[in-house]
Amino acid sequence: MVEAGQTRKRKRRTQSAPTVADVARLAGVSPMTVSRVINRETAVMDATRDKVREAIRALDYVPNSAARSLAGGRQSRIALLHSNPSASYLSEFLVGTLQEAGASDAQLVVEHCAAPESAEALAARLDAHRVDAVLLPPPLCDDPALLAVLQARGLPMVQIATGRAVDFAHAVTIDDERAAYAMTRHLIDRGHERIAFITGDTNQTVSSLRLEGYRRALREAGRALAPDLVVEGDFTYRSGLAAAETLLALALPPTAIFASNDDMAAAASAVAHRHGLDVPRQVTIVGYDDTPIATTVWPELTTIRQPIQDMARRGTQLLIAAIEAKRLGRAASVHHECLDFELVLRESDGDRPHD
Amino acid sequence: MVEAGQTRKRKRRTQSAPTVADVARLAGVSPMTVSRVINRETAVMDATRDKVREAIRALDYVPNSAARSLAGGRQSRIALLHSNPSASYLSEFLVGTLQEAGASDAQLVVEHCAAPESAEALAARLDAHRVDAVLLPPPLCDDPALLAVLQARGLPMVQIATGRAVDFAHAVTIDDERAAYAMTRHLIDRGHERIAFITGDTNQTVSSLRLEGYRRALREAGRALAPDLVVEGDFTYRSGLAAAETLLALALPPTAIFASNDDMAAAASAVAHRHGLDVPRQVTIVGYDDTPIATTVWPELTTIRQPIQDMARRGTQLLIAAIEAKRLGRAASVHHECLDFELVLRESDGDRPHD
DNA sequence: GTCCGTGTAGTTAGCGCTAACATTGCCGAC
DNA sequence: GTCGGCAATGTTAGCGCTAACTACACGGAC
Repeated sequence: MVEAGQTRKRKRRTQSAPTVADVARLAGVSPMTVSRVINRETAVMDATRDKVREAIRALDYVPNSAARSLAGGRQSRIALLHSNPSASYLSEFLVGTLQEAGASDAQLVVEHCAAPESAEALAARLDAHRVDAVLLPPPLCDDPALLAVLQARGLPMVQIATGRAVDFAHAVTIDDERAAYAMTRHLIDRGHERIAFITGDTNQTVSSLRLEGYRRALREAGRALAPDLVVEGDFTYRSGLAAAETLLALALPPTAIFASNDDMAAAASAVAHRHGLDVPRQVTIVGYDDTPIATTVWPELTTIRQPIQDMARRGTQLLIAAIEAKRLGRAASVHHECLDFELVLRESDGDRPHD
Repeated sequence: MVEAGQTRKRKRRTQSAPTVADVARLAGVSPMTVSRVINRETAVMDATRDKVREAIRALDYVPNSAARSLAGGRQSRIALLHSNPSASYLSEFLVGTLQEAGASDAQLVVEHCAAPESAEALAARLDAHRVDAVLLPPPLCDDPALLAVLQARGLPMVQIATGRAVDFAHAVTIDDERAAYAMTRHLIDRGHERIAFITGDTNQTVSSLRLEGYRRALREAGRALAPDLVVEGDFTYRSGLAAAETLLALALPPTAIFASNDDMAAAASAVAHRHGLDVPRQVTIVGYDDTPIATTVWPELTTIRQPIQDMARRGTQLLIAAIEAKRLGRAASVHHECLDFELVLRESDGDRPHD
């Protein structure tokens, strides 16, 4: 049997999706030009660029990301460190991060940080994974030991939703003080006189910002700050239960309760019902964060929505840019960004009841 | 000018992490042998393997995943399709999937399925992303149109926690009937006579399985099935509120309420409190799923834990295997696996109250 | 001994892309 | 003109790894 002559060996390449070479052939240019078009480089004539774009569309070409990161010498691995048990926060966060990471074909590694672990041990785990940068959602974003260790390793990092942005890390936040101010202002505008506040865990930096926003709104409205209307909570449902009991047992109970998160607001709502009070007809209850529990309980909670996905996306972008800058030896300038919150009006707030 | 001979050009390679070549040099073998050790191939002598392992450890070598998937011609992209608004489910799921995908350097794309979108439109989106296989958490895993379209495209897929596994898809489930049976059995063992059941959304396949488990337990215990003790819900908090009101308004109210998910159990708990009933002293309330709300509300709910992360991990494994099999032209056998659930005892269940 | 089979290793040639350099053509400056 | 400079494109050589082949040693069958 004689060989067919042609296809003597041609190794591998059985599957075949279109490659740059295919596109180049169809467009009548070199593969390099195709690459330039894909990477939006400038030195390509408009006519050429259009031809290539056309060919890409015709072949339904999608670049091979493995080849890109191999050839380009850039493959970034971003770690998402979390200790936060709030699953809803995490999933929003993950979705945002994955979108952005997918677009820049960066790899994401999710690492859970148990409390007792030393920051050094954690950093060692990151090294083992060859991590290039780190995403820090709350409350980890405020852990000084962790921040220090990461800084010492020269890893770019971004604090998400921190109340205390450090100067060596990127940060993407919302303005918690202003958000709490806006919510309190909203309650004032609905006619409420006695507005109570349930604080968050005093160890988290955002807690004091939220309290401060509440205070400023009252101050600016010329209201007295009744100390008995500010009760300490720690972000748990249970603490919300206790705080609401305290508030509703007052001789002159509040007509509105602003809880520093939705879990505590949900608890307050449960306590109000237990006291035979209708929400919002007899007492207004509002929360913060817009976690799933806000729409689970009835009545659904009026609350502050943080753009978690957007924050995650933006944080990831910053990290990818930082990795690139570092690779090029450029000094990375640190960005602190503040995104907009949203006041979400649902069913749990109403006008001040007529006495 | 004569060339210096040696370092004439040597392009690129500035960064340098250790490569197979470095390991090979140190171990005194060829790069191919190193590759064999990494990929656990058999044709390597133990002595050689140990040398290579030693060198890997010494250099702290980590294979370059981009190069691996490029050279190996295998790069899998797995889509996670979700319509489920339950963020907590999603985040557990994502963490499990990411772990497994990271280990096999598969890429994960998360696609949200809005309800009105046609299955075809969705499949087109998958094509655009060059997706190789699809993960289907509930309730999408039971969408016949979607399943059909994916099957037509020949995409491997896995139904997670479905109540109705189809024969052309992999499936990873828990035994909902048996779990509901176990929970009901537990309530019987605590002495309860009048055990109520709040059903889930009747459109989801798991709902009837859970009801069936409840029924079987009562039957086997020789109890009558009181029809007034089974109330329809639809998995929402609000439906749980209504169902619990109905149940507690009965002339002979139940001493235990088994809700088909935690949201409804939390609602039932709120209603019980509103009725001045202590949980669990006067009425026992148990849920299902072990979502975060189970540990948020007080008292914390006794519930059934599904191993969501494990299911996601296993499902991902099955898909990666299926993609590999397909690539090799082997017919993929379909796997249906059933993982263990766990009965999580917390604070919301107690013995039958003494009349 | 020759032969073949088998188990262990090494060689070669890409996977699909892009960095770095090379080339071409065109324009204005001298 | 011719030369430098620039802008648009092409060429070459890998990125780090592994598929597919080759090479060789050993060992038993004939």
